[in-house]
Amino acid sequence: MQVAQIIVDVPTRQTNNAYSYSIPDHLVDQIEPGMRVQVPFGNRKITGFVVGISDESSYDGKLKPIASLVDLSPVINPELLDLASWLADQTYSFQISCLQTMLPGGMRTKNKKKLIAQNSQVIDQFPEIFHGQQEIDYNRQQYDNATLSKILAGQKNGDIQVEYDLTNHARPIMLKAYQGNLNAKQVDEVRQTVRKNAVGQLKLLSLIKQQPDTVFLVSDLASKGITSSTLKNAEAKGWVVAKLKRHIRNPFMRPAKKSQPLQLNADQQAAVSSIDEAIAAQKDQVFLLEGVTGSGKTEVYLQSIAHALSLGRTALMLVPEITLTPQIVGRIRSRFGDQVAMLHSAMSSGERYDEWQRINTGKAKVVVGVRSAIFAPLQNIGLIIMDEEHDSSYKQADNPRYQTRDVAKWRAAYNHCPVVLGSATPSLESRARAMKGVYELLSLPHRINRQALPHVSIIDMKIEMAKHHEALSTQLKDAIQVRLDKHEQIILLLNRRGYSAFLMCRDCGYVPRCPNCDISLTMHKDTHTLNCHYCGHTEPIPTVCPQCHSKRIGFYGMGSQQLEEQVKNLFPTARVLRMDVDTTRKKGAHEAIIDQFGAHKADILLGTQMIAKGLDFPEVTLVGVLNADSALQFPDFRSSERTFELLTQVSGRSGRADKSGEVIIQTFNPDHYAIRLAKTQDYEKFYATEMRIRHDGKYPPYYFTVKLTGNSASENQTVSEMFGILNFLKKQLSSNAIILGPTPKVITRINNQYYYQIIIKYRKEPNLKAALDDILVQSQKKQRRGIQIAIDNEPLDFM
DNA sequence: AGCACGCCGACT
DNA sequence: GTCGGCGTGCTC
Repeated sequence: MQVAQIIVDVPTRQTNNAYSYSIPDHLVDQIEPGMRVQVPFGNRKITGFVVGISDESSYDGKLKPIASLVDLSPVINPELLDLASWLADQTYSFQISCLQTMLPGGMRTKNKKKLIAQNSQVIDQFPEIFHGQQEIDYNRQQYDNATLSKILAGQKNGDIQVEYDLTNHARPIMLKAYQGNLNAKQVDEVRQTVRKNAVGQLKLLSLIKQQPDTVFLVSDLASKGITSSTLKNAEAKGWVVAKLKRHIRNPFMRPAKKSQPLQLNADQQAAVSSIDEAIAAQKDQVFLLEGVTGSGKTEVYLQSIAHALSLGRTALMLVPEITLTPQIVGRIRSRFGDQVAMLHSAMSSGERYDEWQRINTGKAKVVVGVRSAIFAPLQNIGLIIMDEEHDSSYKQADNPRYQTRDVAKWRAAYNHCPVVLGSATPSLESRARAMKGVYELLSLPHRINRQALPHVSIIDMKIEMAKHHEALSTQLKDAIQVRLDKHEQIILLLNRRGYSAFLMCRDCGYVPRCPNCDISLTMHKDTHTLNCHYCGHTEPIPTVCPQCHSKRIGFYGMGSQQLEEQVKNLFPTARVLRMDVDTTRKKGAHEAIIDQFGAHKADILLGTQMIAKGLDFPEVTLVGVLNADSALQFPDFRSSERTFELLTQVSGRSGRADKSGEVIIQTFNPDHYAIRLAKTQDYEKFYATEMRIRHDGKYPPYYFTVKLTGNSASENQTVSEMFGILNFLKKQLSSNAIILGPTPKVITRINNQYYYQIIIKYRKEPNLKAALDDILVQSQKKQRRGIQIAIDNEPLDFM
């Protein structure tokens, strides 16, 4: 008897292992690992992933049979199946969550499936399946086993395609089309009957004579001057037959112009050669490509990808969430054309689904995408690139809490291919590994056009604030005016953290706080409410202070909305664009703003982090950073690194073309090393300084870290539970391990749940893994009493 | 996640 | 005496 090992879709600790099911006779040899199936579990039917097939089961009890197939072919290939179980182990999460994250969002919704005939012969061949239709609902129950085999066979040889009926808009787009129904001789006969001035009809006839097998889209025909009425007529006369043609969405928005490889400078050439060598040698070497902004990293990527493709292999390129702009995608696509698939969260689930299909079927050879694209079902990968490798969007914030870099290395080892980590400001972890020789360091120290880096000046806001209480310093205001006069562009950056505006009573100091969370409410002018960013609580803006009844209650702090108003007041003639979470929420809005600014339809672009990265605006000659140090206030060991990265990156935004640039950084900590060294763009010195601090503080990369967070509705219970964990850990770990906490999180209460955390810092703790697994198993039992435990391996912050 | 099993309070 | 509260544990 054949037995399938199945991971069931029940995300709990106790069900986090494969269950055995017997394979019913009619499914023997049809079930493969990586397919999803419906299985009886307890007294209901749920979905599961087949992860293995064997002749025997280790389970003593009686096996239930698999009920039905969800997929007719695997949706998780063998590599990703292996990866999922490694990932679950690595991130202390459930196998099912890992498998699920590997599928494009739209496919996770299950149940309804459709069969689509790929050509008319198939429709005729299987009337019992298609009933003359091109597309029919697939419902397992309505077929006997013989029919099912036919479907499976058709699916294997490409006659039949399976589509998931996705609840959102992720369904295939079918466009109306026509195909000729006459042979050449018939066309010639028919042509005699048509009036000489029936241009449309004649055109149609010659088309179907020349390309009898082509299915013409109505829209294409229309552009050739063949109207829908002509087509209707032709259909009635039997010249053509109506068809539906699958339309693959094009998420690229604009067509790509073909481009050629650029001439490389010596440094780029050296980098490309090293990478090419590793690709050819099938070596899973990790390279750290370190290059200042404008040093031509992208061209190195492109030529390395080209090399992988020339060897018949595929390539995966990852970019941070915010950097995946049409600019960069356009550049890649112009080089590699339709071989490129893109995976981005701003795409609709339909677009992502289509792209995923193109990858899974091997049509796309190059994948460009954000974090989750690391799970793209590419085969025979020859190169993995992670651009801006230090970027924090590469770490997933919720389960499975993976670090993309680690997954990339895993896949590289599996595929025997190199990984290229690129950055102007590498993460300390990566740079330290490069120094130790674990990674190979490739450097691009020069800007392509040999252009000097912009002039950076630092404004001490303590002095400014003594003079006046405005967000813009005198120097920055003057500099803006100069650029406006010269008709040049300006970028103003507001550090995301701490940019929100809050309400405060000027008499008694009262600040409205969220009733469910431990933070002050932020004001939203558009809706005229006070909102909590954590739990979504909303309340009206009070006009008198609820505490002392004073009318002197007003706003403090600076949000991007407020900044926009101020800037508009100061420079009434300037055209200002704002880019932040509010203005980019709508699909395509992000691009629209970039396009507008790129076309110089605005003078000032202001916004948060998202304008700092990856954008190339040649006309920008001034970048102002309004609150460079707001990240420094945070009690986090990475805040200096974050600040340095951000400032270095925005500085690179200025003066990339022939005009020289200027950067003005406003700060309350002008002497902080992260700010001082960003001024001179001195990564080396920053690295040395920061490494010393990390060393002394026993932080990464000198120590490994794990963050354990516990939360429950009762503060007492959370604390006592966390102390229990602390004691357990103390017993399990060596005396070299440093265990911090339990401490309340910076925001202790969110949605009436109390959060406490324990940080473990260690160098070598062979027992740690088992201890943490044990804590999770234990916590599962305690969860019923309302406490939840989350483990974050190598967290990005300790907050 | 569901659902059954099982051991203690207020009801026909 | 019983109905049902939800704490606990299992699901191939």
